[in-house]
Amino acid sequence: MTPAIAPDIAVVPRSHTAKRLSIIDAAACVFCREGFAGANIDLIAAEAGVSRQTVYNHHGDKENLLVAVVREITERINAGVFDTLATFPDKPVDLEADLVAFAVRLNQNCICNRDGKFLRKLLHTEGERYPALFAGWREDGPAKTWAALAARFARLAHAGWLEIDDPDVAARQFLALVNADLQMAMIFGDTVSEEQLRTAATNAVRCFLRAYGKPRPAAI
Amino acid sequence: MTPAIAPDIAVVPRSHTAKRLSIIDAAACVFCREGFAGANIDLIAAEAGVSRQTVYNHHGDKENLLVAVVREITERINAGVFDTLATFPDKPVDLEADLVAFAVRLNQNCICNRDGKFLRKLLHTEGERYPALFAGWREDGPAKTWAALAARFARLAHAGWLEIDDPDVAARQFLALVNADLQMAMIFGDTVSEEQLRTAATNAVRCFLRAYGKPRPAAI
DNA sequence: ATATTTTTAGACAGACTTGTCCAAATCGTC
DNA sequence: GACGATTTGGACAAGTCTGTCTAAAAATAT
Repeated sequence: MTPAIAPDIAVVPRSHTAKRLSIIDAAACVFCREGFAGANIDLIAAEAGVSRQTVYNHHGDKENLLVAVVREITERINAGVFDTLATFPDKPVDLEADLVAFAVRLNQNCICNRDGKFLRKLLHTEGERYPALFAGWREDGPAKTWAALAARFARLAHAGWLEIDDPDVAARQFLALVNADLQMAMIFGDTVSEEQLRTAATNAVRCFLRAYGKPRPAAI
Repeated sequence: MTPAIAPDIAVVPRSHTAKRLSIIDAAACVFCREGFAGANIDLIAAEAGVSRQTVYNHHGDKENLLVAVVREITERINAGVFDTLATFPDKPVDLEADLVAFAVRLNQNCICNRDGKFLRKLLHTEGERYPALFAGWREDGPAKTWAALAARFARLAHAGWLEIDDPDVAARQFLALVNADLQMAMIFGDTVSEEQLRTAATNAVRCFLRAYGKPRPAAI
């Protein structure tokens, strides 16, 4: 009879790639908590449930590990943004309600989630020192996000739902408004309740529609 | 005849308090560049033009130095915000132009300047780890700023310039809009041109007034 | 000019990290 | 079950950093 194993310290055997992921996740967490200089490889290894040597085997170097972390996080974020953008209400029924729901999804899947927090923190702590690290993201991330969102708004305007001069500006403003009420909570890592998320999105969309909504939706 | 001294390495004798300030400024700079863990006391001393021992004489401890830095910066920022808030266009002539000018001042004096950058960086790098450090600022800073700005907007609304349901929400949205176009530049420490500042402010105010401006200014 | 305080430069111990090396243990595969 | 690859734990050198201590130099006040 095999001895029982305490479930929370259970040594689950994991594959090579699973360990790679686990290391990157732990590293992201520790880098964000302690900053690059303050991050301790022993701690990362422990948090990943792996020996220190394994960390070095996989990524070779602390700086290299940071590169891997940034690559992984930005890829995940880009994917999340892409997926969420695909749920934009192109053919809205109730424009306000649909945009609110979209804004909530945006916050949940791209900004308030684990990866969003990581990227934000890494950007602020290392963005200025290692601009090259984020150069790729800067081109593939915000620029394309803004353009994509601007295109959606432009289409809504063309369909008579909105009245917009500059869709690019409107897109950036939409995103800024959506985050207006959450900034403080996110800086201090407070957990944001579903309720707060909805209120923030509602406030944002109401303001956005007051500014850019047509007085009456276009008649079909 | 006293020998000439190269002006940029000139050893300017400075008072006790001047050195205290110089140390805090250098520490703020280094803490922001390198993060708390990565900051090197020797480097801070060198950047302050002071021996390392003097740093220890004044502030005793690295952590203590961080506390002093945060206190100094938050005090300066609060003062700057207060001063700028006092220039709010309470009796506007051209509401759009006046609000744009106010937004530009806000960005220049509170957000894009040296102290604004320092506070932002310190908040993001150490805010989650030392929440107590910023607890005081959190109460005296954003909360009061929002309330004060909200009161101004409420007065403008009462005077017939604006149509606002919730002045607090509107105040936060105004600030969010004002920063919408500058976020990326600030993260990467890019210098923001006067031009960019004006455009950002103009975009923000136009959107804000589309949302909350009265169709026609109140007749006198 | 003298006495007191502050500042400086350098040495120093103690602690901590990174990255390497290695032999034993473990895992996955045939 | 046997083989090769991966992982582990621990030891290790080299370097960095903090914070203290000292005696000499400089600045300030009297």
